[in-house]
Amino acid sequence: MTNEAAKASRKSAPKPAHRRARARASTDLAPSRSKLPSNRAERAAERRGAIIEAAMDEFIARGFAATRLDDIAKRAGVAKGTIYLHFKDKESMFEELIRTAIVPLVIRLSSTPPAPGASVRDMVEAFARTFIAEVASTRRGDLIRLIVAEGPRFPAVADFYYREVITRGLAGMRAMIELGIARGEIKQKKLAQFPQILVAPALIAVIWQSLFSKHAPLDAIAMFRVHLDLIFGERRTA
Amino acid sequence: MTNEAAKASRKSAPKPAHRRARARASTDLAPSRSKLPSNRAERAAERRGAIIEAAMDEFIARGFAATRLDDIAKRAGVAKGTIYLHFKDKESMFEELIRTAIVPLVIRLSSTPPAPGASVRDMVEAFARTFIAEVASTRRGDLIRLIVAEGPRFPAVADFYYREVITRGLAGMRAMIELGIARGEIKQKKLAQFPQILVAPALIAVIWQSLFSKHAPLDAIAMFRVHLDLIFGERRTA
Amino acid sequence: MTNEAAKASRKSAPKPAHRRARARASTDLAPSRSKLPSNRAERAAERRGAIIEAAMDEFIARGFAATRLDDIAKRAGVAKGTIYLHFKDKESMFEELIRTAIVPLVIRLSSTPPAPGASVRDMVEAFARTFIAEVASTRRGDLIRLIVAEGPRFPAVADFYYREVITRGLAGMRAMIELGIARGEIKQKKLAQFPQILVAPALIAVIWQSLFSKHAPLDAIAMFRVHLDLIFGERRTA
Amino acid sequence: MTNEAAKASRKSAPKPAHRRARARASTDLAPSRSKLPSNRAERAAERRGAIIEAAMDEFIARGFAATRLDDIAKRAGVAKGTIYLHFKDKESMFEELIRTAIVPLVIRLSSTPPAPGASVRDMVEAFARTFIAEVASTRRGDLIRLIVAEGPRFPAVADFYYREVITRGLAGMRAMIELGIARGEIKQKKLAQFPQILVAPALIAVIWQSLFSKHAPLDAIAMFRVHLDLIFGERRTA
DNA sequence: CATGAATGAGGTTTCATTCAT
DNA sequence: CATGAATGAAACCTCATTCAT
Repeated sequence: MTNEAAKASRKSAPKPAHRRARARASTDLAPSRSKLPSNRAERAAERRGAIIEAAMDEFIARGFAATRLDDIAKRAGVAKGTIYLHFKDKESMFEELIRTAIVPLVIRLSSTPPAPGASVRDMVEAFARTFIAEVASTRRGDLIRLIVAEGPRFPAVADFYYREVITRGLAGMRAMIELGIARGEIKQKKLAQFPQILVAPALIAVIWQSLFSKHAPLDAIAMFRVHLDLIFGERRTA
Repeated sequence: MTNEAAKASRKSAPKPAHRRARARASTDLAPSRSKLPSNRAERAAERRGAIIEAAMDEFIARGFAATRLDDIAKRAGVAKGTIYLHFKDKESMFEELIRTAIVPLVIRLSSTPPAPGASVRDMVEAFARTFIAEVASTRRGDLIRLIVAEGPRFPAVADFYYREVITRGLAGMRAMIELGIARGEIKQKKLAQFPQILVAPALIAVIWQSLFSKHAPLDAIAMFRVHLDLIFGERRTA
Repeated sequence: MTNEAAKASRKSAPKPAHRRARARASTDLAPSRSKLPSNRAERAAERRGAIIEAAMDEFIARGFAATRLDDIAKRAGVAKGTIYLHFKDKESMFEELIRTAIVPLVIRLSSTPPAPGASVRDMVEAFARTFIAEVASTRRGDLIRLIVAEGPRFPAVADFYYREVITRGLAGMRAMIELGIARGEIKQKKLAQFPQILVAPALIAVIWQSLFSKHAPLDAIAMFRVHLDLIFGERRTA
Repeated sequence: MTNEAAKASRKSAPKPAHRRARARASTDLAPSRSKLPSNRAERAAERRGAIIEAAMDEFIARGFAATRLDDIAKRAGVAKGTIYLHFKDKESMFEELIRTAIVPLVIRLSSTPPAPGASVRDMVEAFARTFIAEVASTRRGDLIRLIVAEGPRFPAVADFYYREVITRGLAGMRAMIELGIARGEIKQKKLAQFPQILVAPALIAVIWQSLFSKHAPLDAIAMFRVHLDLIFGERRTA
């Protein structure tokens, strides 16, 4: 008997997209003639997007090695050969994919509005809220688990992730911590040496979500607040 | 073209064992007859052990799907068919394997000597030291990453891990925290609701080790101490 | 050591077909577009046919279990994987195959021209002649032996054969016998209860052909005539 | 999906015999010492018998290629290696087996008591009764089907069967027919040229039993009587 | 550009046969 | 003699990749 669960989910997986909504109606004024090439490029980009979307789902669901290009193609609503018009092979598709997906994630997270008169704690908490809402409980969280899972086998992915996410993220956290220390909100000065501690519960939440949410739910935000209490001192009024 | 990295490491992988005989000095007086079954069983157990050992290495290095039974066999120094004398198929080998490996890990960690007159902080720190030394910086850490990676595809594994490690571990942590609160060492009473926070940096260390140790080393113990300072208050004398 | 005989014949087996193209003169006026699907479908049907043909030969020569898909592929002039584009697996290939092959056999036999003023004996004899010429001494006879051989292991095949061949055939024979009785050509009224008796020598001939033709030839038609003499009475003029 | 029926029956197949009843209590007067070697030979013969018995069952149930020595060993209650003490390999086991099983079958059938004042018809009918009772409705019938199935792949088996069964059987039938002709019981003189006709319905019965008994039962004896009526003329009193 | 039929290397699993115990 | 663990050659089947249409 083979993995029943895997088998079961394999069947239910491909939900072909079949050319999703030719979308926004090209508002440019160019004559209809010139629209053709435009449409071409547009369509190509759309297809590429559909492939990436589909591939993400499949890779998250099965991991790199167990994912079949056939399923990606079906789910994306394209032919198998079409994938090779956009990507060199399965491996570089995976790597490009991660890059493509990470960037908006980083943008999304690093663009938390600074909030003028806020305390550092509020800023960190706002950030955590965003992270938990937008990452931990969505497919983006699985993406992080995917990177943890496949990273060692894809140095390029690990490198990229380290460069784009880890260093930036830790730098941002460190800045926050130092600001907190400067403002007197944070007592523990050594925390600046290990900004990882600040985000540790967030990672825990991501992993818990993927693996154990069906065994026991985890209120990630409540957990994070307790964590912040440790760092900033208990809140006077809760 | 397949995974270049995988290909490269694949070659260096199989280090045949061929640790035959061991022929123990058989000084006992038992009749020669009784030696046969003993040796048989012993050899069988040895082989099974070698297979498990080899499989663990391969699965950690490549993940479930990308691991070849051929390589496991080579590394264990047995023929491919021999694997099937000990395990039903690749999948159940993987699951049994995780079980087999988790148990001693749990035992190792849960048997930290209670240390009579120690403070809770000392106890937690001792535990963390053990964990970091025995898990985070060894192959056992990769095992945890493997479970995180494959868990969603192997519900049996996730279930087992949740039951044997997570619930037990969290219960233990919660007990510690409550003791700390009772003794006045820990101020934050809500921490008992989220024992995950206590171990979060340890998990961070495990993952960092697997993915980013070559990008930047992480002094897990120092990090953990800072974390403990947050929980127990900064140490008077460091 | 494996079956020597099988080994010997195994080598001579694969006679690749490579009957590509056929390139039909395409004199039609249809737009070039419509040719594509037509050619595609045609080619696919051709390939499927070649596989079935090859598989039939191999299965007849070695039986189900001992037949290798590799040999079928070689003989059909296709790659191993191509077989799986047409059939789910070896087993369903076998079953489909039997179905595919039985139908024309039934059609061939059931389409014996009624012959207006003929006696029942003449009709039966004509039928027997057809059967012996078109089945007993051709590969179709081996097909029947194959069904006898594998039937118990493939209930679906036995069911199909019973439904499509046995019941129809016996019904036809019974109708003949009853006509013979009505016309006074056949005396033995109980024969209608066992139409099997009518065809028994034909089956004997099929089996003899497969197994003992090299030990001693069997004049199936002469045998059948003697059998008919038993049923209809000896012929006045021979 | 693989052959469900085959899978199902595979599990239920091996019913270990485990040294069936050391049987008859060696009535010889020799001292207990000499019994040992005697027992040895006896035991060896017993084991060989058990293996043959088990092998027959398995080969009949699955055919040569699909039968596993493992199952034969289990069913016979011996170790796999033991089979190789009695037979060179799977193939020669199969051939020896057929020989071993055919001989008693021939003896059983050729030893029908001559019945002093009986008519030829009575003799033939008695023979048919025996055949149908002892062969067609027992495992021996399946043995014949097995020979039909595997014969082309085992020339040695086909040769042996032709020599030991077919020629003898046909010779016997021919003698009967000639006696019937001489006594005026049989009109059709040409029947002596094709004694196969005499036994054809018996073979039909054997095959029907194996393949279609579950679709529709066949009263082999009644059928045979109708067949005899064709040959000897309808019976005056039924 | 897009397709999807075709390929064939490679992976898992089975099983006849051997041989140390 | 008997055992059954071990072997490793095949067998079935999958799936990344190519390429004619």
